Amino acid sequence: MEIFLKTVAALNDETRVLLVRFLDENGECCVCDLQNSLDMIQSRLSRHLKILKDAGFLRVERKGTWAYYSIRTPLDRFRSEAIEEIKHLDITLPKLNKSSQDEGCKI
Amino acid sequence: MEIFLKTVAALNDETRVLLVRFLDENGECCVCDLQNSLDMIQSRLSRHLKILKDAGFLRVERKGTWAYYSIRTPLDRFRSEAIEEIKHLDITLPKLNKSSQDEGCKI
DNA sequence: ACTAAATATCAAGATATGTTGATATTTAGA
DNA sequence: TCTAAATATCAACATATCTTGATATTTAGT
Repeated sequence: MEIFLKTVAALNDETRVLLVRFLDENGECCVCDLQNSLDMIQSRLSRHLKILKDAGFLRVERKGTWAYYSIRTPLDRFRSEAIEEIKHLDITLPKLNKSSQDEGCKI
Repeated sequence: MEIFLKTVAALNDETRVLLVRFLDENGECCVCDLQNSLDMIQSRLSRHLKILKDAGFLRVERKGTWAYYSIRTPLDRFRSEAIEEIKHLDITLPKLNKSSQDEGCKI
């Protein structure tokens, strides 16, 4: 029950659904990429990314000072279905604004 | 997005997950059956049943003064998967205590 | 129309969750 | 080991959700 509720709670927030959708469409991003692209402050992103990670939806890979987040794979059935559902939501996503690799973070 | 969040929010509560599981295992129940079986007060049950109904998980049928709730069918894919997931949760369910039909509600 | 039973809704308080700005931690490089 | 950049965590406030007891609504029967 606990795990199920944690999984569901992670999906129960518009910001997090947007993050999942954005990462699914754009592949792994570091936090400052997400800051640049989604216009959210860093502490907010960090919080929501942690919740999604702890609920089993995301993985993190440290590369130097950067933390790259991406959709975890493989996912179990229910989480896969949830992502599939999110994929089909009618959301207008901002474009990926990737600055981390080439120029360094601008925030 | 709104509908998805409403669907997910409905699942994001232990009481409601228990209700879904209970109704799935026992079939349609009226509110006082649920009161008798689950030891919850009526206003609490009524609230959660409404949330589950509005989120598309339950249907209601009035029979006289009784309101019989049951899992709605057919369900769309995501809701079906959610119910399937709930079916497999390790929950100890109280037994159904059906008093509405034969003896009238005892609450 | 009146009453009683079942259910629904409301109001108030308690608890949880989200947002933000400030501070702490981590890592790479000088 | 000192600094700077990226990320994580914390504290305070605002908002949302849950619980309960009280009240309102609905329905059947008299």
